[in-house]
Amino acid sequence: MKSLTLYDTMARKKRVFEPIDESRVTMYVCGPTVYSYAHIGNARPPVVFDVLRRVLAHLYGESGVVLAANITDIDDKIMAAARESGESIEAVATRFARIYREDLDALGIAPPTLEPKATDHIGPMIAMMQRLVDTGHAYEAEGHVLFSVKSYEAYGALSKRSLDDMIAGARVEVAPYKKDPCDFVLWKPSSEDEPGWDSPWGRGRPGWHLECSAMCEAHLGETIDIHGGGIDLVFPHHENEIAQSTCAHGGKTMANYWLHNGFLNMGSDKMSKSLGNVALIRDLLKTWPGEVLRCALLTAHYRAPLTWNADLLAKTRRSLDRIYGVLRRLGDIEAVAADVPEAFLDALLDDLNTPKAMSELFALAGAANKAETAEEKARAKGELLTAGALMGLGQDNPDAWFGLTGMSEAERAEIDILIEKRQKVRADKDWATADAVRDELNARKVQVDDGPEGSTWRIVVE
RNA sequence: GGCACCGUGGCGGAGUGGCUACGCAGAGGACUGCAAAUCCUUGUACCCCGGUUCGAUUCCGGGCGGUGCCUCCA
Repeated sequence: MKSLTLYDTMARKKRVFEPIDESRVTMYVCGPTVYSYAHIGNARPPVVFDVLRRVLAHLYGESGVVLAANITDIDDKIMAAARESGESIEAVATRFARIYREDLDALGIAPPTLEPKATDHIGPMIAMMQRLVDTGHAYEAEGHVLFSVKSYEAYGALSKRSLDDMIAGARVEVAPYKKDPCDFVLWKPSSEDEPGWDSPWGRGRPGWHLECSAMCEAHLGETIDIHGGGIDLVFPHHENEIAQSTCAHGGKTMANYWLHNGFLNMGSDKMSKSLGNVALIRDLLKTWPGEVLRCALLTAHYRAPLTWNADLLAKTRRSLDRIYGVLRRLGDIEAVAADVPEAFLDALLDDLNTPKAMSELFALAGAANKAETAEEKARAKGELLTAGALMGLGQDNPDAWFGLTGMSEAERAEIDILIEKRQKVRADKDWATADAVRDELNARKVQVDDGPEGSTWRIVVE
């Protein structure tokens, strides 16, 4: 079997991937806090790790890969959103979790194998905290439970920061009950009107970092193969997860490979609500097919920063037109099942080099265009579809892609009549009338493509 | 201030110590009544200055420019 190479943030280099158990490859990706609509930046990790999941499934089998992606459904931001809208916290979390799922569906991202919710795991969190307190890695202070950073020597290994650096660079006022400025909250007390759960340290709610450690342990075990997320999570979130899990598990490694995707920028500015340049997935889907968003997110290597703008989407759309154009042309050809083409697979196996893989995809498309015999076409189509499936591209119905299925029967009939009329006058070499009919079609955004075996048409999108 | 990352042709974006990335856009050609699609061809590309080397966009050092993180952020 070919080997997969992944860039491990902990080692700061590419490493050959070797799972602990080939029959059960485990991957945990930090999911969203569901308090609002997701923006396109939020979609990058799910898309990237969806591709990784497909690659792993190709190598180890569909049932050999377990992906857990959590939903954080208790958090101060959710509480604030609930207060604002007058809904219950549960209602806000449930609603936005559903919306999140719908958005990801549109981007061709299958639901994770497991989707644990924080509020369903309060027990495991308390158990983990108890272990940490018992072993001297955590302490109670004024209703809080805090992790003692000094108790874990390797703290900072992932982000390559020393405690001294962190203290020197601290910009935030330190809570007086902390023994050390870098200690972080595992559990915080809840007031009467705040949601809370009973614990040995009083009624309260969990800190963000603890959730992931506890859920990861509960579903995937003490040591997992791959832990992923956005690069912004390296510090403090993943650093803290490592500290909690490692100390709770007697020093066992939490994850063998740490993967982080680069950030998405909006032009020259960071995407943020205060700048008003947030591109919500929901809004983008009104203009663009989900596959355009997905493909656009994969145009750059996952670790590289990606600048998001309308131009990128338009270009991506044109690129995909090329793939779907081939598939449409081969519409009547039955695809022959094919192995994933080697060059394409090699690109993905090299730390998910999706831009390289896409260039191979275009090479396959070119080959399919040039295929002459029925056998060649059938094989080319098979290869293109098989390769595309690994990235989640080109799997849609080509007619649907070109807008043919999105209109009413009546509209289609009208267009067919015009096409027929034009065919007739073209046969009579009445070019003036033929062009007039074409103008009429163009006005309806219909592009006519004349071929040796008659004309086809498609909807053009600007 | 600390840590990390990046600087490739009009745009996006891979990659490599010497050989076409690729896509979009542009130019020329084939095909076509004309378009479109497709195919073929095409463009002084690798931030600057040193160094290593037979040879550097690719390695090393310095500079300039840009970005991210530094405890709510994918």
